[in-house]
Amino acid sequence: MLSKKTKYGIKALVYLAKQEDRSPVQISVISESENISRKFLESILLTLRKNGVLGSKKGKGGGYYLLKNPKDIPMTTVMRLLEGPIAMVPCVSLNFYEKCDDCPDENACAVNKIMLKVRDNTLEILRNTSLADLSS
Amino acid sequence: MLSKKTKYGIKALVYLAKQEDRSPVQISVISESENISRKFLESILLTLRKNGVLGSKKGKGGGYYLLKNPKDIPMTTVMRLLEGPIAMVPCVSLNFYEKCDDCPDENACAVNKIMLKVRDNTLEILRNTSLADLSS
DNA sequence: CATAACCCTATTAAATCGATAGGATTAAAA
DNA sequence: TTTTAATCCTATCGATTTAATAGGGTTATG
Repeated sequence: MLSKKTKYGIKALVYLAKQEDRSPVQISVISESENISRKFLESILLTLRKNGVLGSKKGKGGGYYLLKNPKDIPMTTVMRLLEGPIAMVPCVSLNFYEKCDDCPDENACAVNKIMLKVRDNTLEILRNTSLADLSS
Repeated sequence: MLSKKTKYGIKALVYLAKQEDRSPVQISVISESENISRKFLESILLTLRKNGVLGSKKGKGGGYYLLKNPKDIPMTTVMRLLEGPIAMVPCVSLNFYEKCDDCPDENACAVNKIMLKVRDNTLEILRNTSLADLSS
């Protein structure tokens, strides 16, 4: 299940991508438009900023804005930052790989087998979908 | 993230599918072979039995066994029983549909859009993968 | 210099997860 | 008929995660 953090993050990013210019948008403007708790959204935008997706401007007239062209922000990036691993099990994860302690042989593991297929496919979709694709 | 419940359930089902005959296999045999907590596995097999995937035999010489040919058990069935919805958001779920309270228009929602694509793809894979495919 | 905005940390309530406990019931075997 | 080996069932528990809230600190603009 997708966390609300990710869900809200995507909505906020799409909101920002839809702005013609890149002038800062206040948190409260986004939170009201998208029905998101203001404080919760604040923490989400903060992580997106700390990870190079958003820029921010402090003080009066401040807010958040995209640092790149929406078409250059693939959904893999967004998902990994907000949701974490794309794979459903760590043993098939590219960026968050971890061996299962219960499983003696990954290559013989049925869970690994099926989840690898699912991951490959999901990855392909997310990689080929940018923020721009979701904003049109 | 895939729950251990589902992970263990798949492993147990594959174990049963690999038996040549359909004679009952004890919980403890599976739990030891697959490194699964006995009691936890017990509850998992119970739900699989209650939902028509497994049969059981009580008393001495009892255990669990598959009710159908492994090739007739698609992974969609297994996933839905153990993990729940295949979709990452309820608003794109076929079997567990629910409207988002925050979202005024599903068709205009970016989260809906991307998650629908992911679901379609995942569904396709799980539908076309049977227990038999994982047991070979 | 007042104000409007982001920045940051800590806390909390609720839900979920993984596991465990402890017996009740049933059926085969002795 | 009694023992034994197995499933059946309900309840509980500790740990973790999630979503949200609180409360102030810091910074830049007008």
